[in-house]
Order: sequence, then structure tokens, then C-alpha cells
Amino acid sequence: MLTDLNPTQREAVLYNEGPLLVIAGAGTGKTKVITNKIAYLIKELGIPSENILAVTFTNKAADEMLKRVTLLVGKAGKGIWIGTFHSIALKMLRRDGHLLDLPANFSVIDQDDRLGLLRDILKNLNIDSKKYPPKIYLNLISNYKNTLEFVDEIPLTFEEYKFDEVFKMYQYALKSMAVVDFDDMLSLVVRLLKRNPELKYFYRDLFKYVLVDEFQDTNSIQLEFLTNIVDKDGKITAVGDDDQSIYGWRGAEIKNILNFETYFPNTKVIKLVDNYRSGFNILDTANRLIANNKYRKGKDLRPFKDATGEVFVHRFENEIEEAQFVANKISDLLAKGISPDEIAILYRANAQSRNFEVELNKMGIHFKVLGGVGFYGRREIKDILAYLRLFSNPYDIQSFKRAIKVPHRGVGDVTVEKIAQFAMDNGLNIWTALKEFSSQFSPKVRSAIDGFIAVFDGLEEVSVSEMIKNIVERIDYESFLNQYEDQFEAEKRMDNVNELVNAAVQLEEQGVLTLADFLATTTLQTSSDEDADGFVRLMTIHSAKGLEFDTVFLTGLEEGVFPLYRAMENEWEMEEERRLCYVGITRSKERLFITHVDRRLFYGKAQFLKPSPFIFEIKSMFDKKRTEEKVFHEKFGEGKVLKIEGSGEDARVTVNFQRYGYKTIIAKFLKFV
DNA sequence: CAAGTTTACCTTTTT
DNA sequence: GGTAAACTTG
Repeated sequence: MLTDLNPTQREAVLYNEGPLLVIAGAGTGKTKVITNKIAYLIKELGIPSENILAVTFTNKAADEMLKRVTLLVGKAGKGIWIGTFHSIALKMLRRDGHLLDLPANFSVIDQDDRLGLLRDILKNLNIDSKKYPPKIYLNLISNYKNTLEFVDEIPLTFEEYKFDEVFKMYQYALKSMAVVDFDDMLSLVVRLLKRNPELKYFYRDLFKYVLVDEFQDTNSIQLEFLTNIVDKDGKITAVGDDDQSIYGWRGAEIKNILNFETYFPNTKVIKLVDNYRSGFNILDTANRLIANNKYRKGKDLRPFKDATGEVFVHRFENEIEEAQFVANKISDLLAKGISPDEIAILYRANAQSRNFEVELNKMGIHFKVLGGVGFYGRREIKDILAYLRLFSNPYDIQSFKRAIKVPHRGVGDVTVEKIAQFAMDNGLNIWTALKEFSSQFSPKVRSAIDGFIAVFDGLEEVSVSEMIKNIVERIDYESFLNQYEDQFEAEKRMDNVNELVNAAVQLEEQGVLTLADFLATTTLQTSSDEDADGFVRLMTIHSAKGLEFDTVFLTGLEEGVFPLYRAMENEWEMEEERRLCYVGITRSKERLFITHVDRRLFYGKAQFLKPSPFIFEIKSMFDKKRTEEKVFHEKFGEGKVLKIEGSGEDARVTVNFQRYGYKTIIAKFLKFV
């Protein structure tokens, strides 16, 4: 079993005396180490799978890991606890949340609804949401919950923000709606463990072996969670790479990995630096870039693969040409027989995907856009889910407000707002509120409300997938869509709704049977978790973390776009951007295309852009190596290289010819001697 | 007071 | 180029 591991990898698998930190550079086989370690624990050491906890960064990574473990140990791996911090936390809260007075069927509010809720609160408190956008509050609240203390970054105008009041109202609303937000899930679990030591010891005993992937992206709450469920001499294996820490903005603490020994004093550290993924030039490029960072432990990846790897830098006039180039190149690659699964287009921000989508469509290339507005974030899905959420948790006023308005049934904003207020003020669930408030309705509204209530008739009898079908039919969602959208759009949305039914059926087959579990799963499922087999993938670099492809297009390397303007003034943020670029580069195995443009549209307006500083950092060594090199040209004879723009055979090379002086020549007409 | 229409605002990155 | 708030109409 351990035969295809190298000595350091094997050491990491075999060391099970106490805390272990594996610093694993990109492509050094970190997933292999984790899966083999789990297999080793189960098969060789005979550890029951229930005693193993594996934490991953995404649901997809969790699925993938379980698949690989199953391949190694078969059914013996079935009971393993595997998932993201959030999904593990949810499982624990479902089990023991009552100790914190959490209602049994609490639901999870998604980011979108949090924003909507904050919008309502700001309106209520007469806070000008132009001056103080809800988003700011979302961040403040998130930071607060994640650090459990107010941090320095909180602006001086803090008082003006009325943060205290907003926060209190926000918490009150969550409580009365019986929902928790993303940040709560972790902090509540930590609270649970702290207040109930017997529970803490229960889990310490249960999780005899804990493995954490992508440790560089854990935040302080997550670390606190870990130190609660693992003794300081416990058998925890943390795997990560400080050079790939790209979630600082989300509260990730790079110091968690840099100071791991502080939390687990008797830690053994193993470094994996043999890279099996990328060709030499790609690795060289990555190493050169990341060497510009100051705040790092410092390591160079060693090439192990017997391949050169190709790195190209291409410059274009605008984003359309960039997209056309990428689409053409992909078409060539596909024609050569390269699988679409091995091709990815990466960018800094989701908004950049559009042009690629257009050009790929023109070429008839099948692709999938991952991330951005995910499946469960789509309007039609949220509409249907609102019904389900309300049915599962009748205190969920936000969902009521959405559901009652889809389709229009003669109950408008004003009435809805009144009902919502009445329910909130009196702590009533929606059904009771509607009943008690019904005397104030006009006959028209009353019959509309009756119709609304009737939608839920008998739903408790059927499975989740049947519920969805029933709701969609009863509200005649299809007609609603057709009324407001053109046929094509309406059909697309209906397809998505049917896809939701499929998702429910699938989850039912996997044993997710209750509505509450279904809803929680959908909320925790992100768009990056979607399946894209057989498609070219488009995604942000953030969502590409942990993935690898033969060919990677790293696009939009312009000052202000990547790195972002706002990051450029700040050394620390700049380093995170650089790490992000490093992650992007190291996704590629054989070919890496880096592209940048001279101008790009921002909200419909053209902006001129300089190439990203990262391009210069990457190229400087290459330039130096090649500058002063002697070249020969058929017509101009011998000369010395001064500057190279672009790369590959199309690069423009400025040469000082002995007899003809300075000339700029396309590289393919030059012979390097 | 509800539904339809126009304007404003926007763009980091995500569990 | 898309959505949600603001505005208008019936």
C-alpha cells in the first residue's frame, strides 16, 4: 500500500505518535498523504473509521477524499467523519444544539438572506444604507463573530454606524427566526464544547485521529474548535502550505500554521517539496514569483517530473481578443485529443468570466462556470427553496416574505411587511400570525392567503423531492416564469427547478431524508462543489485551489485587476495576491498561458491597464538570462538581446545589432547562439 | 395598495 | 450587463 510513496510522504503517513504538521508545497502529494494515512490507520492499525475525523476545505474535496479512501479500504471507510468545518459543526449542533437552546429544526441562513435581513434592519433603524451599506455590516458582524473581539480595523466612525444596535437586532432576528448564520455555526459549536466539558471529552475520545487539510486557511475559531476536540498532545495531522494562504480576508490566520507548535507543543514537522505535478518551467516560474514574498517560511519546490512544461505570456488589446485567443487555443487542444477536464480558465474575479463564455459558445466548446452565483443562489431555486424553508421552519420570516410574493397573488409589499412585523413583534410563527392577523385582511387578501396556505397541504406526508414537485405545480411556477421572461430564459429556469428535484432524489438516495437536513446541505453546498466532468472549467483562482489541470489559462494579469488596486497599497494584501497568483500557476501540469490586456471594460467603460507587476517578477529572471545573449538574424547578422516582450516564438525581442543598431524582431526569426 | 416600469448601483475572493 | 430599490400607474 505504501509502495508508491516517497520517503517523506511515507514518514508523514507512518508518524502517529502525536501532533504532526506537514508543510506540503503545491503538487507534492498532500492529498495522497492524507488518504493513504487514513487507509493506513484503518487497515494496518485497525482503527475503526468512526474514530477518524478528516476536515477539508470544500464539500467537493470531502467527497473526493472519501472516494479515494474507499478505493483503498473499501467499506471499512464508511463511518469516517469527513467534511468541511461547517458541515461537521452542523452535525454537532444538530446533535447537541438543544444545550444552547437551539430549536431542533433550526435552519441555516445563507449570505444573501443575511444581507436582505440587514437591509431591513438598517431601514428600521433609519440608517442611510447609501452611506453605510449592508455589506459593511455583514463584514463587521462576520469579523466580530470570527474573532470574538472587536478588531483594530473597525473604523473610527464606529459609533456612527450604530453597530451595537444593528448587531443586537440582527441577533434577535436570527433567534426569532430560529436560524443560525455561517459564522454562528462554528462559534456556537465552540461555545457548546466550552460550556459542556463532558461533550468536549466525548469528542476527544471519539476522534482518536484528526486530519486537517488546507490548514493555512483556518481562522481562529476553527483553530479553537480543533484545540477543543484535540488534546495538545493529540493525534492531529495538519497539512498545509503557507505559500498558498489565500483567505486572509475571510479571517484565515497564516499564523495558525506558522505557529502551530504553540498550540501543539510536541509537534513533529515534515516538509514535502518534491513536486510531481508541474513541468520544470512552470515550477521555476512559480518559485521565482513567490520568492518576492517576505512573510513566508521559505521553500523552493523541487521539480520531480520529467517534463519541461511550457509557460507563455500573451498580451492583447482588449478582453475580447484575450477571450478569442483562449477559445481558439482550447479548440486546438481539444482537437489534439486533450480532455476538456484537463483545461481550466482562471481569473481573479467572477465578473471576468463573461467574455470567455461568449467566445467558447461561438466555438461550440462545452464549458462550465464554477463559482459566482451558484446553483442554489439562482433566483428560481431560491424561490422554491423559500417555500421549503418556510415549511421546515415557520419562524423563518425572510423566507415567508419571498415565498408569498412568488407568484404575485394580490398581496404586496405593504401587507407582507405588516404581517412580518406582527409575527416578529409577537414571537409568532407564520401560521399562527396569519391566523391571528386575518381579521385585518380584506376579503381579497384573505382568500389569497388561504391559497398560499393551501400550497403546503399534506406536504408532511411526502418526501422532499415530492414536496418540490407539489409546490412547483401548485403555484404553477412555470406560468409565472413565462409571464415575466422570454421563452428561452423561462425554459432554462424550469430546467434548473427540475435539477433541484433531481438533487433531492439524489440526496434521498444518500440517506438525507429530512427536510431540515436537505436544506442545510443545500445551504452549505457551494457552486464550486458542482460537478463539471467532461467540461472545460471556468473559475476564480480561489475556487481552483486544490485542483490541477494539464493546461491552465491564467487571465487578466493587469495592474488593478490582478492584483486588485485596493491590495496594491498594502504590503500584506499584496503578498496575498502574489500567493493567489502562485496558486494559479501551480495548478498547471504541462502548459500555462498567462494573458493580459491593454484595456478592459469596467461597468461598460474602457480603462487602460498596465501589465501586472507579477508579470515582471516572473519574467525578470527569464529576461536576465536571455538578455545579453548573442543572437543571429538572417538579414541583420549578429546582435545582443536587450529586451524580450511576450514569450514563446511570438515574443518581441529588442536586439542591438552590431551593424544595424536597435531593432525589434519576432523571436522565431532569431537564432539564439 | 399591488403590479408594472425605470433608475441606480455595482465588481474581490467564499464556507 | 444584471439586479434591487425607487418611482409610476392602475
